[in-house]
Amino acid sequence: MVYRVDDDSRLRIGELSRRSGVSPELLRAWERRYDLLEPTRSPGGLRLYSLEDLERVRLMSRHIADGLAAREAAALAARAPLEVTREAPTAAFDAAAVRAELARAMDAFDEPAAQAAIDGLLAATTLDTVLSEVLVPYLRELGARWAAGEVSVAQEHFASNLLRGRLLGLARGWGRGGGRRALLACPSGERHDLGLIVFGLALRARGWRVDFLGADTPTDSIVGAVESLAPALVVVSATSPELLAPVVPALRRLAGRTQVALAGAGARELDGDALLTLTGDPVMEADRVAGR
Amino acid sequence: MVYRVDDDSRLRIGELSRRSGVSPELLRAWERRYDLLEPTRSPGGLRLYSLEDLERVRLMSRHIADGLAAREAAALAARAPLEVTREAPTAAFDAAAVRAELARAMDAFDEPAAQAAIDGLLAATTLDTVLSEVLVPYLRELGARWAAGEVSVAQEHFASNLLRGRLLGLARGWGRGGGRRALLACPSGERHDLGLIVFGLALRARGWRVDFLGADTPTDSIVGAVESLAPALVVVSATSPELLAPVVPALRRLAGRTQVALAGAGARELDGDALLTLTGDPVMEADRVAGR
Amino acid sequence: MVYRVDDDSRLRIGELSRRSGVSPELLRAWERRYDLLEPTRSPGGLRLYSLEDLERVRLMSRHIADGLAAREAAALAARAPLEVTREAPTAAFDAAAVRAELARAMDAFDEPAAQAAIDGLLAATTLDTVLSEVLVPYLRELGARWAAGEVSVAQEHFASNLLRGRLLGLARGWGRGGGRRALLACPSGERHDLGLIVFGLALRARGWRVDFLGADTPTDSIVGAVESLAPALVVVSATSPELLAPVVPALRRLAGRTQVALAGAGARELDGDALLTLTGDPVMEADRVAGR
DNA sequence: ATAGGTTTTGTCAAGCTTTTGTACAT
DNA sequence: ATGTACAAAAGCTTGACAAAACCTAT
Repeated sequence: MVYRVDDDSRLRIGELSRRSGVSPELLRAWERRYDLLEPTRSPGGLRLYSLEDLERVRLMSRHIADGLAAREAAALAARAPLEVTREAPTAAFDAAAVRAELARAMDAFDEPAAQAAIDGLLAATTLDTVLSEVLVPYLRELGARWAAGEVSVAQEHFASNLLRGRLLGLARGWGRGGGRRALLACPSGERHDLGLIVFGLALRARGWRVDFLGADTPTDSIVGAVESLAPALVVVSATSPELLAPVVPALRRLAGRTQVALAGAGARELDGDALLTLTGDPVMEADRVAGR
Repeated sequence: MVYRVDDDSRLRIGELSRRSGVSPELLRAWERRYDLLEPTRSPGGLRLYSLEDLERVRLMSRHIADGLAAREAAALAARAPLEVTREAPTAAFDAAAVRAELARAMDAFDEPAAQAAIDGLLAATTLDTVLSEVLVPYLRELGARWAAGEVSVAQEHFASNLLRGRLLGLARGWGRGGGRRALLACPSGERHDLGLIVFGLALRARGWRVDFLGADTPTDSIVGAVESLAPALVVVSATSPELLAPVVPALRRLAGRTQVALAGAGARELDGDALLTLTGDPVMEADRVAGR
Repeated sequence: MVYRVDDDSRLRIGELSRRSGVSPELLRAWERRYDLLEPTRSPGGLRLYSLEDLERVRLMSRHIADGLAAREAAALAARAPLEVTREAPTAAFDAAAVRAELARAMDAFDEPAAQAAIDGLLAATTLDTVLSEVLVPYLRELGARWAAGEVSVAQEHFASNLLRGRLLGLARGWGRGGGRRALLACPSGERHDLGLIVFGLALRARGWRVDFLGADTPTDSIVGAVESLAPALVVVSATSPELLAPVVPALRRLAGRTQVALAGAGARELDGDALLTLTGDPVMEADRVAGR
């Protein structure tokens, strides 16, 4: 993960040399001959370099490695626009930082950066953590910012679609295998299926088999699928009670044969005598359900 | 090798020669005789070429290779409209192409490129496909090239470790859930565990739960683990029959309590009355085993 | 967990020295030369420091450890905004407790629990801390328990493979970047590569670029890789001197061209005139090496 | 292709200054 | 506690040098 850096640090030539792998003598020679750097000076006359200078030196070294002569490499490096970045020292795993980077990339429609952030996440930690510590909070935040008008519809769409693609990528094959079977769907009119996908992934990680009908599924289709697939669990998710209410009677009738749950923000107010209600963090809810 | 193109790099004649494969003397002769290039000069008089010049030289070489006389080739190359080539955008998903790119990156110790290739793969297709269409063939090929001396041990190690990291990353969480349990190990002396990991991943994708002991596990330990974990399936994998043979008696004794399989190239000749033999593509074998 | 700091506590210079690890003389020198701190005075003239001062000193020390000169470190530390309420550095996680939980999970072949423990760790603290406070001690302990027969080979294998997967996951991208290049390998016959991976991660966090050949690499291959990659540092690690000895002559020949180090328990007894010896905690050793 | 001269570039040395941790005297 | 001293480490400038890479002309 790459963070922007407060370019306050002033390095002396030895440190610049250590970080860049270029000897102090050579650094001075490059300055003298090509004006590659213009370090400020300490009161006593020692050179003080910025982190940008470090990047410049690295760039020059790379050009030399590419076969350019020193002078040409310097000319190129001197006028290149540099973005000072640094590997996070806390590279461990800082959920807030990653979330921020994800938000930045998404807002800027920077798809590669967003994908890279997710790639890095998946490499560094478990799927559960990615989902519950980063993606779910990010989605929540995105919703809030959208409601507050801080995010355009285009940005929201961009982010949703990118994440949907990624999550469905992770989901590939979740309908396979011998575990208990869960059927997931959003009712007619509901198009927010990301939370449901996250829930499905968490369930999958717990050994379940997932059948996903996705957004905007008519009641009849849900019932039909239950009949033909005979899942151990049916989850219907929506963001508002109005969308959920029309489905409830039919679900109640199913509840004899199989476990049925309502999920999402819309499930909050609907009581479930026979129906389970899952309104918390999708991963935690998956844990709860899987543990039964 | 991919070179940066963004720029007005000025190449000296040596570098132009390296990149074009045309000797410096000849380059100068072409300039003198046909005015093929008009390099700028450094303050000291050295020729400085642009990337466009490089393209021009390449074009001329191609024309010569096509049988044209030098003068005609030069005339053609001199007035041809040139586009400075950039890196080709990556194609959607061409298993062979990705495999080739993976091989290139690995051979060059280019970790980021190899990781990116795998990232792209995972985003583009299913894990099963990644494993059986790309990684397994790549590993097979790597082994063959290693045997033929085309790949150094260092390259083979580099590639193995990188892949092991990726595969174990994908494996995170495979020990969780309520599915049937498989215990995977290589016998003493066997250090090739990548095929076994691939098999485990395929099994996991089919809902199984995996306990992985990895390379070089003594017979006693396998038996002990079987006793404490009571798996539904035990798989022992090795590349040669000699390594597998000493374990067979103990495995036969286990075969009453649980399904036991021999896997890998070493399993070929050992028939198993009581023991299953898995010698094919790990993913297909996982399919077979999971289907029982 | 956030604690409010009662900024009433007044530390005398001795106590500040103990808590910060900086000698009283040096603290006074920093005050005089860089105005780093402005302690209040007791009636008798003794300096009285606040907890904020302590943080400032620690920050300065960290900058110095990062390679900055004292004056620049002081400038940075002096104007850094220090939060009055700050994260409790130690209360957030209890290294010993996590280590115990990790050991429990590993012994029980409980993969999800072990993964969760590591996830928690990574979220709670820096990679350096995770490595040096938990994983390295855990590995040491595991080795000791294995030697004492308290842990089966199966358990040891299970734990190693799980950790290897996590560490290599964190290692993703360590071959990228413009930093100085380090080549890491174990000699023929050596299969313990975890310590070396930890070292590589620590080096990476310090801006280096890592090429990893891993366990069981023949001498020729190491030499060949050095020639083609031209690293600034070569590290060869083994658990016993017998495994390391055969490689030493070849390494000595490399030592003219590049820095060469022996690492691991096996390096202890081998003297290195031309060779560096790294036998301590991998993270500390990385610190040392990176600082050269 | 070779010969003979020039440019470029990394490295080194000598002699002097600045910086900084530690020590000592008051 | 203060103030001064000191020595090691790290830098500075100037100048020089030699290997590598290029040049022109034959």
